[in-house]
Amino acid sequence: MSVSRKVTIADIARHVGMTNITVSRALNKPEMVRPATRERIEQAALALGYVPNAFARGLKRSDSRLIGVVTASLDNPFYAEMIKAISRHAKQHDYAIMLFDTDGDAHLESMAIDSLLSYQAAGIILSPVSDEPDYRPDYLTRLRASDIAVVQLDRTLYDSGFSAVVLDNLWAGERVARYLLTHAFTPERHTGDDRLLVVAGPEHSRISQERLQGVRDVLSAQADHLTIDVLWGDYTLAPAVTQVRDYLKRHGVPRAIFGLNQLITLGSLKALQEAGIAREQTRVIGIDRLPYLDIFDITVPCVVHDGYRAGAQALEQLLIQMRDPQAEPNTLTVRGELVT
Amino acid sequence: MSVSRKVTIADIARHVGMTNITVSRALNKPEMVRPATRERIEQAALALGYVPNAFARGLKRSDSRLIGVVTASLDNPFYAEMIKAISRHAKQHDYAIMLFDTDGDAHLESMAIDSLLSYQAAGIILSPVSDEPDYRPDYLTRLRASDIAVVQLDRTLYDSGFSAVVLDNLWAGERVARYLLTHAFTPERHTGDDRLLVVAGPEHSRISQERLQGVRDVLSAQADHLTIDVLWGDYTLAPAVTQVRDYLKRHGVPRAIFGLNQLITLGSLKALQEAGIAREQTRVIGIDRLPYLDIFDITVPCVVHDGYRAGAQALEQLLIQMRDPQAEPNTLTVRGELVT
DNA sequence: CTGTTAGCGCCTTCAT
DNA sequence: ATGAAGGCGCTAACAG
Repeated sequence: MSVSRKVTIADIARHVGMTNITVSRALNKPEMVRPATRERIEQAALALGYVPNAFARGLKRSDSRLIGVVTASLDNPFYAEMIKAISRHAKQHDYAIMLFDTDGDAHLESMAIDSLLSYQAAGIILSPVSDEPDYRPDYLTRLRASDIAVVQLDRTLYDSGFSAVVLDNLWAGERVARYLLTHAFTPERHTGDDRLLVVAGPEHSRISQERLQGVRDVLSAQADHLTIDVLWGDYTLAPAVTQVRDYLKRHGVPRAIFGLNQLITLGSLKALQEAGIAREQTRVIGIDRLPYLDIFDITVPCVVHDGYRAGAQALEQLLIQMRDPQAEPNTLTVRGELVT
Repeated sequence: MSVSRKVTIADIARHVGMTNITVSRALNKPEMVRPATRERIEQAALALGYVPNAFARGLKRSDSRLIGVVTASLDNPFYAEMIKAISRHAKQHDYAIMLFDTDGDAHLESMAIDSLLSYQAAGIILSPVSDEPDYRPDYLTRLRASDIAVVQLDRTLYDSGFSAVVLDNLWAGERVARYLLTHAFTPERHTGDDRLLVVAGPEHSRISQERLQGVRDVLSAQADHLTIDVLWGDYTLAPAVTQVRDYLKRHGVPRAIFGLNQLITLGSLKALQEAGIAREQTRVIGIDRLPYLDIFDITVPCVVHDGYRAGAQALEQLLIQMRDPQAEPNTLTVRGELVT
């Protein structure tokens, strides 16, 4: 019936007339204990409602079964997908997940890292609040000094030296640009005012810069009859709406709009809708899938990345680092595909 | 510069020529230590790169700063929203979140609970894999015997006795039915074959039963010229698609289709689209928001529940239970609203 | 305000 | 195959 008082291995030991250590062994290294006694001990453990104390174990042993996940936004479906993958694979290796949603707040991120250090996490999968080069969080020193394995996911810290799983942002930009060349900026449609509007994240965000660079690389050859306007913002919906709304008012409808992530693309579409501009009037293309639109016979071409795969790879890299702390840091790149 | 060896309060104590306990106090109860010494200790802690050991503290103290969240599906946006709320509010009270995505697997759920018991979680927010009355997980006894506070969220266990935050499912069903009476099953449209198709979750799911009951309660008065067909499934997309597809083939297009959650509704719409049935031919209505459709001028009426609020309330209930384990279990109901 | 003592629950020696 | 002793890092409880 088990009382509310905590049951320890000592209780079990008393119950079966053995000592603590035998109980401990029976529960953790069954092969070191005679089957008969093991049996009795297991019975007793069950009967008494024994629950091992993870703190006591963690204090004694060096290896923890905890993996930390630090992310800026649970509600971004792309991140949810990655976390799902991480969680599922971590479980398979008998790790529990400690999740921190930093809400884009650098201070919370720092506290999250400290918590994970406190909890002796075996590894951390980190997607920081910012990937701008001047973001140099103070926890980096502590993290490096510790023996915790770290893998960055999607967003990376400048010059951190940790492993990373990132997207092929340059390629994504290039791919979008090539699509636009054949579907929007074709020579025969040339009007003398061919503007591409790129709605981006923060100006110094590595990811935005790379995606934009990909676009520029491909379109630069057409620079004579094609200009690229860029709106800097963040990776959320609301600013994208207001910025694009404002742009449309000032400069009219561009030939094409490229949204650098899902929420930005949706925001751009929203601004177009509000302005009463039919989607045929301009070509909208984005990065990240806009889910379920096929059900309504709507297609917005986009470069889609496999978040599940990225998450799984991040965990895999983490396991490698955890197994061998000396292993060279590794950067994996996940390439997307254009879905039209 | 801090070495890789763990720094403990003893190291700090040696460094400043004090004893452990003074260091401990300086770091945890600053007011009990002379400002000057406190200052020196804090300096030393920083310099040495001290990181408190959560396990040692947890072992010694009885109170943990951990809250467990157990959910069946991270990728359901409604759950992501609730988890976001929980995470944000937990942080405010200085709790860390340990997240378990059970993937709908009862065994994983049981292991998740055991992990949380091991980690001495202060509380658990639980949304089990099933809310069918014959799901009686084995961990219930252990959970009750422990002193961990538990709040169920959305899905509840039959007769568990724990607090809960649930949706007003009966009301949602009623609301949908009333809408249909004025928009689909009006007397003037009566044709003699007025069928409502309800696409539900598992047959014995409490949530599905309640939502269906709400529909029946309102429509029973019209039973003479109105029949309700029910398709049982689970709460995911794929089965809904195949079931509705099959239904359409066998019985033709019903006057209205009611999807009992987001994915089911989307699945039903998908089946209609595949069958080439225009959305004007039947009235589709659902529970849970279909996000961003307004951007494309598509409206599917639905009863929307505030997941963020539900999550926040669940955490609030949990804090109450944690503060006073004797507090009466409480069931809060979150009512949605019809969005057309 | 600071120190001594002791112990949280478990597991790593080293015996037997 | 089992046991005895000790300690992981931290903090109550009681001194002083």
